Amino acid sequence: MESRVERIKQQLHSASYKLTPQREATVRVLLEHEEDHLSAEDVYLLVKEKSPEIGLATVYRTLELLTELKVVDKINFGDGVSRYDLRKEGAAHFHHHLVCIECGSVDEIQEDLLEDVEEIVEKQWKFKIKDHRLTFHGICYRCHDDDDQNNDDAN
Amino acid sequence: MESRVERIKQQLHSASYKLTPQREATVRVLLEHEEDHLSAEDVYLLVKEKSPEIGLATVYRTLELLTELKVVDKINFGDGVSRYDLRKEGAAHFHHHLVCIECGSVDEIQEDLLEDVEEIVEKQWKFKIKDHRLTFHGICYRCHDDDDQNNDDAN
DNA sequence: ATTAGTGCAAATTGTTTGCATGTTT
DNA sequence: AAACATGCAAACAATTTGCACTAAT
Repeated sequence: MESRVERIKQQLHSASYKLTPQREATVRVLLEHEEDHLSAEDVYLLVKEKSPEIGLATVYRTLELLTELKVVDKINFGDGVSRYDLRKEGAAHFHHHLVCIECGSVDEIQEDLLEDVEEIVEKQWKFKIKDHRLTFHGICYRCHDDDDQNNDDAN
Repeated sequence: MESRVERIKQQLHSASYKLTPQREATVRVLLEHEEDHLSAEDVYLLVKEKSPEIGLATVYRTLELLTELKVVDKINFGDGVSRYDLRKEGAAHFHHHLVCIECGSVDEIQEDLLEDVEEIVEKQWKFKIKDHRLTFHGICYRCHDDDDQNNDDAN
């Protein structure tokens, strides 16, 4: 974990930015919530717990910076807010998402399932792919089981 | 085209909504710009050309309604605005998009390239897929050709 | 008459910006 | 002191809402 911070620090430096205390606090929150899909506001509140002086604008600026450096990906699931998702280290491509329309959960698929599809797209549409976004909307395994077994809170 | 309007009218009726003149004007604009990815504001301005009395709020409400009825899909390419994309009639799944990071163009792929991927996701993640969003970011064939042949405006 | 739908303006929300202040070299 | 970074408040932009009015059954 420390090394993760260290490596992000390198990335910032090589783009001639500094890892200020505020930026570090923000990065740490992102690392501690790697599984989540936090909005800027979410990040702000979490950072504030440990570093109460931080301003929302700084969080926005930091997230923008990290997006630019491809440390995080800015995503949008259709509710009004942008969410920020830490890239797995060394991940060639952005992971996929499963959004449950029942419970709102968002799970991640790390495996790259698009290799074949991308080959087709590159060839047939002559499109040089740099990145992708793939999100499935549906019913997650948790809600699915609920449907079958117990209908406790069905209404 | 007329029949398209007619069928959307049916859909509205069966959900007990009416096809008011404002709604019809909005639907017609969407039909006339099927290839585009219009924002609410875009739609508003286009509708206004023919029906100057219409209000922006009505356009928003109509687009929301059409989204709910799955006549259109609300999409978001990461710039700050929602865009509205008419579903192809009878399309089982939402089409895919190619967003060019050079020229900003957005092309559509109507073919469903995800059948195999979806089978894997449904089986391995026990996730019942209802819909998907797939967008590739990269260089479109137009900008690609530019790179190879003439570097007129390369800087 | 009742209900659904509209237009306008005001309100709300997420995000960005200007600027005076603080920090680091 | 120069350059960069921060916090705050104000500005902004997209979208939503309240409400008086209209249209249609």
